[in-house]
Amino acid sequence: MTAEEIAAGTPKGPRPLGDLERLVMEQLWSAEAALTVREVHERLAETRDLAYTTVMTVLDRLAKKKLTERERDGKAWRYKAAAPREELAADLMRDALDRAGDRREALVRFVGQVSDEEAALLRDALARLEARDG
Amino acid sequence: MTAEEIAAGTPKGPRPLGDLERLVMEQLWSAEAALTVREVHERLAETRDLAYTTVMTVLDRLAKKKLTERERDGKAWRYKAAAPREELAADLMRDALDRAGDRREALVRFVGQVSDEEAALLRDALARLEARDG
DNA sequence: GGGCATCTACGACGTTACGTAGTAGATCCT
DNA sequence: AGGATCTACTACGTAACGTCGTAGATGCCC
Repeated sequence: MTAEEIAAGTPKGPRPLGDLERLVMEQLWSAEAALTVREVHERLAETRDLAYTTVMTVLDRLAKKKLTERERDGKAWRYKAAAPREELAADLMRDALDRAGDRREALVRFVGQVSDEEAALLRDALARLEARDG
Repeated sequence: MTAEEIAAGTPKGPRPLGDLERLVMEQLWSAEAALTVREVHERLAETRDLAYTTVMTVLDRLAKKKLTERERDGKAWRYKAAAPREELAADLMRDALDRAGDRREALVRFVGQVSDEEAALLRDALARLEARDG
């Protein structure tokens, strides 16, 4: 735990993204390179009518939450996702597991909920892990 | 999807519990039988100084969110958890996985994050699933 | 059966997160 | 220099949550 987390009491895990935050992150995740506010705004304009500054605010908040990183490009900032979408998902899964009481029971219930295909993917992932880490 | 969910747009998955909500749920989960507001209040009083009505409000909100169920006992209500703690955790994990882009990638990252022991528990759970469902 | 204790229903207020946007001032390019 | 563009900051509405009070219903005891 960091000092801030201790001071704040119970360290809160990652929270799920808001709806707009998710839309913005999806643009960053699907982009090749880092995007400016304008570029994200343009891409979102296909489906949503948002003010330029709205997109800017969201990007800014995401940066404060360490979900995006930004670098200067002239007077503008370029934003990119700090982590792949799948990493975020894995973080949320881990966090949920950490809050479960009995991990064995939680994992049993989890695998009972996933589809056959997902179960197969899980087996693959575990097999790969074993091959790599021993 | 229910009609409400369709009307609301993107159906939101289960949200993580708030701090006090979690404390209250933990009392219910660790109790043998359904508890009254007073009983929950008394148990929480060991560590936190809360108004009786605060506990009541939280229990009530949890019931509205279908996280607890209640039955009459004289003029009072008795509350019990609607699902085991581990089921809640599994739901959150499922929800996180649903929001991941590439499930394979998300699961690979997830198993890469868990401890060796948790990975072993996962293998067990999958083996049991295979034995049961074919 | 009247009164006290207890319980619920409902409302209320502060805080924080998020969606949404405007204004003001800095910056860059022509 | 001046317009276009970008950022920083502020702001407002809504919803969730932590927190509690008041008012009225209900049950129990003497």
